[in-house]
Amino acid sequence: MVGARIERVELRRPDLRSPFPRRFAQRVAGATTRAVTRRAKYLLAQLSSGDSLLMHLGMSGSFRVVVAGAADEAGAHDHVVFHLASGADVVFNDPRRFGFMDLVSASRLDSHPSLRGLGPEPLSDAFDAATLARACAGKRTSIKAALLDQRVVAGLGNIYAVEALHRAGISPLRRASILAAPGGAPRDAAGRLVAAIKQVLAEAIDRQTATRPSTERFRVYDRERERCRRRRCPGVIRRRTQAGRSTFYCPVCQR
DNA sequence: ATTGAGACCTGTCGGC
DNA sequence: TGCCGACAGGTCTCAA
Repeated sequence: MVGARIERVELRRPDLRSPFPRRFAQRVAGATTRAVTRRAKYLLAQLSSGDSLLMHLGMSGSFRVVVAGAADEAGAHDHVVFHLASGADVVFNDPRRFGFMDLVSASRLDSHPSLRGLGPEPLSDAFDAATLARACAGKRTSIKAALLDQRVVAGLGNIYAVEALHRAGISPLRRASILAAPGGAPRDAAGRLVAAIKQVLAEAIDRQTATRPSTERFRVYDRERERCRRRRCPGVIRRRTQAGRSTFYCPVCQR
């Protein structure tokens, strides 16, 4: 989309997770996309009009690019179509409609409700052990719940939170505040957790470009009652609910 | 203020 | 074979 002019926007329904903003299609039409970036799980398309298109894929959202007028253009759950001047159509599809789009003027981006208060990007240098420890200080909730809190670190979802905790050898049931306790066990938990988060995310991103079978993707997620994949660990993966989401962990090697 | 539970939505899956 | 309920995810809203 970068450099492309958006000639027309087709809204095939009035809302996703929430209604589209007023005159959404009209405000986007005619603009050229200057850049496409990301913040947390949000996509941002900077438009020549001065507005930014703020988008979230929710659970099931996806974009695909098709030749204008192609036979498969209007499928089920195709909710938004960006018709580009180049002759390509960019189609947003989202069966569960947990996705979201908004239009925000550049000056108000930082204060937008969805972006304001977001924690550091996990893959940036700004996300380090000290930062994580500080964010967890005094929290009485579990480490797992803290990792899902986008104010602590932006962009971790349930699966990668669970995977990162396993790699770091930290039980998801522990209180978040132990990460802040200098002498608190386990030793340097914050440092190990930060490293594990970066590793898990980097590998996940790599895997998308390296097309390979989706087997053995996860070490704990969705593996209840299966053997722990850590070397020589005799543990069996358990499942329980935390903050309304499924947590998977090894009771032997995660402490 | 912090925390947790419930709602939203629909494709998929297990059980009957 | 077909139906039905449970479940998954991310984020927001509401209540404790």
